[in-house]
Amino acid sequence: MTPRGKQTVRDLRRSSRSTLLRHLYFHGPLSRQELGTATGLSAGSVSNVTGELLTDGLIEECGSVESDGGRPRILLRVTPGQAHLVGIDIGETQVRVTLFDLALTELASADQPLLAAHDPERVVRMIASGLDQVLAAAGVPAENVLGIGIGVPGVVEQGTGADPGADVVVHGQTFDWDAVPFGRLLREHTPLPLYVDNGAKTLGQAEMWFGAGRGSRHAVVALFGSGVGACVIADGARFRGASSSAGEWGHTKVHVGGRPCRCGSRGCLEAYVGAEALVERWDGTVPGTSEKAGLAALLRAAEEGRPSAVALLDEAAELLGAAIADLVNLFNPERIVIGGWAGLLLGPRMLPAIDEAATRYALSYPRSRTTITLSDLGPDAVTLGAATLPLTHFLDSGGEMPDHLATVAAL
Amino acid sequence: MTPRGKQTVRDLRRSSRSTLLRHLYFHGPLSRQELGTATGLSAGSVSNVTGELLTDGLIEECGSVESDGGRPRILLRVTPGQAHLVGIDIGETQVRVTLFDLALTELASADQPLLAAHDPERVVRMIASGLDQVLAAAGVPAENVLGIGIGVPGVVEQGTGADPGADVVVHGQTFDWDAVPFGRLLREHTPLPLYVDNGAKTLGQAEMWFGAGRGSRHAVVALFGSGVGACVIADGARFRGASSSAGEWGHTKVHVGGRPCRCGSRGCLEAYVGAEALVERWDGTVPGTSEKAGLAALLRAAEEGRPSAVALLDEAAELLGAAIADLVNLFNPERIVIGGWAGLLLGPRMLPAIDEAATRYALSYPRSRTTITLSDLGPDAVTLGAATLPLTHFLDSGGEMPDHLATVAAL
DNA sequence: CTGCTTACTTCACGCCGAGATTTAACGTCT
DNA sequence: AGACGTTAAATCTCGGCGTGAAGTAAGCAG
Repeated sequence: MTPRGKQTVRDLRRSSRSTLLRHLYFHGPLSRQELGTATGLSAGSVSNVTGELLTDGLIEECGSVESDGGRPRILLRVTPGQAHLVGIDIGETQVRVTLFDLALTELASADQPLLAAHDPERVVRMIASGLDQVLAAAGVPAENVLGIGIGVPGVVEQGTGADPGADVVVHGQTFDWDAVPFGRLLREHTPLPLYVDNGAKTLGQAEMWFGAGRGSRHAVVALFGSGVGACVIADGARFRGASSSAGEWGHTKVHVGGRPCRCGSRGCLEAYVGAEALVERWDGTVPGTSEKAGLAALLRAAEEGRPSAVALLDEAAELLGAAIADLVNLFNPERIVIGGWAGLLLGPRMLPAIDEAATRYALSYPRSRTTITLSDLGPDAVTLGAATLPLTHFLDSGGEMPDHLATVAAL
Repeated sequence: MTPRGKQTVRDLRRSSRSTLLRHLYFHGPLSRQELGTATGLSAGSVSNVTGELLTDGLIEECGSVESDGGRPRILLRVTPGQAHLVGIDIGETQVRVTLFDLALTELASADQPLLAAHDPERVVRMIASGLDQVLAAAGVPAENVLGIGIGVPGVVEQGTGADPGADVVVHGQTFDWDAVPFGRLLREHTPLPLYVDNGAKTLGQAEMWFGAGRGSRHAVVALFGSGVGACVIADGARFRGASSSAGEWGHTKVHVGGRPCRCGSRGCLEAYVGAEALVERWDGTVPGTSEKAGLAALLRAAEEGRPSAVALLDEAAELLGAAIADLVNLFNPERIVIGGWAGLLLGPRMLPAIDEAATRYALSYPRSRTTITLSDLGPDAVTLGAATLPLTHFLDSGGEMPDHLATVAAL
């Protein structure tokens, strides 16, 4: 029931390269010595493989440390400027393109406003021009880019062929995108490898790599914005399900048959605690108009003690706690991280109540093994998380440089 | 973020053995020729590895097929009697021990009634005596048993050491088992490898191997009995979460703050649609007394058109549909299988309503990629599913025979 | 009996990681 | 200053792996 593909002896080398590269990436500069004990590879193999990685230019020596009495250890690290990554956030109001080096240091960024029209062709052209801008600004040639990670709204249907990124199809309700062949449109503008996922999921990735999820192998990043979403991490990798749409937490039912939701159903979590819903219930604002200001006003009112605002937030905390309890029962994570812009805003006030409600609603065994924390990442994290998509591929493959010419030829 | 362990060249061989063994196991007798094309291994490697498996006695030749004009193909299959498996179901009312051969054909079975007392020591003694009975009845020596799979009620905390089965701790509310060192107790009676999991999960395994879940890589088996549980299969393997308790679906909230549940919380699915809850709501029966008869009576009443019974079942179908919609949204499976004794009883009547409600409550994209079906396995499937636990280990390891003496020495 | 087709086996090859051995690069002691 | 001890890294040998080519086995048709 768990078939593993056949492996040849070459895969062993790739696995070793990947292990060393990944270890160097995450655990800073290390000597060959330390790498050996940390990864379990013999000293000989470490020497051999690191030598290969050095001649490939993927890693470099950076100083040395004395080792009481003996030959000093030479430290190795991943060469930050050897390759670059692009992360793109297609948000509700803008398209943001950011260029990173391998260490995920931001090199250049380009924002373009996205007003009413969400025409796919237009978005793709904005991506292409943003790409040109950041590459020119940083003076990085396109061949040096490992790949482009993109966070889009809606459900992303992953491709399966030789160039999976180009087969991506996006179904986005908020943009009125119905089966948009997003990968194919993009492929007309760039030969670079494409990695597309839902924006909430890329934000979750950033949270796992650099935020509050760091260090856990099983976690759920709950994203609390206009709507509500989640990114489930199981055993260190994003849980996708059969067609990559797993983790649609916002439409979990908290009151079956209750409040109507924009998804067409009733009683969804999002219809009660999404920022859009909260603001509408607070002051009757029409959906879509300045939610952030409205939510801030709600929070101020609650902090001033206005009973209706306090009651609304208390109810939201209760429901969020119950819905988080469902996540705890179903996914049994080590950690739950609450993020998203609304989460950042309301989290400090609501966390104690959410935590307490989750304890009341969840089963005690899994609840006792989970901690609920707030995100500690800014909103720019979507591009960062998007950039981790090609980076993950790079590390998994043991530092394989994509052959852009072949990609172009494969069109 | 997805570290893979180091691999040596020996692991390659194990992987090849596992691939071939597994393919032979699931796809019946095959020639070396067909094995090669199916697994991707070269003809030379297939010959080499099958030769090894043949001398180990794990596989055997069984006839041949003409191949137009040329040398006939020799068919290979896993030797059914080469090793044996034990599956144990610790149910509410009895302990059932069944001995299987490698092909999971039932060889012998022993039932022992479990009345009021669920004392762990007593249960373990019943297992030991049942084990002796089935081995004696079938004339199989204990050294020939690959391992013992056990389905227990409650949350199972898996061990991590060299003998993980012996470190298993069980938290079972229905049996009043609080952190029972079940593995350690069992280890005092038998040196055989132990594999313990929740009974609902082993039932789910059986459903995936031989039931309605066959052939899908992502599925959720929803079990509908006195309580409600689920077994989540992700990418062909059971989804465990951080501490093996993932899939506790019964305590998902369908009405936050609603009906009190036996878990101490409120609004749980189980408090509305569990057989215990249904029967209680139907005729006020005290929990625990003859639920099966009560549920059958409820079904008869509904089929006779009694409005209160019809309304109760309709409401249950609506809630089940909504809760299944949550599963669809969160796990994005290819298939959802409804099983369990109450599911078998009520399923034929309720499935259309459940299916329709799930469509109303779930997001259309994942819903359109999921089918909801009824289980087609009998209640004896728990022991069968339990036996797949050691079998899975056997196939994964490439047909490694456990060294029982070493296990004994490790005490 | 010869030739043909197909299934399987054997073997040389390149590559792998482990582990032992050798070389390199320091500090220190005489 | 030079020999020595110590530790890090590089090199080398070895058994093992899967591949792919060459060789062998086993049937059938003429």
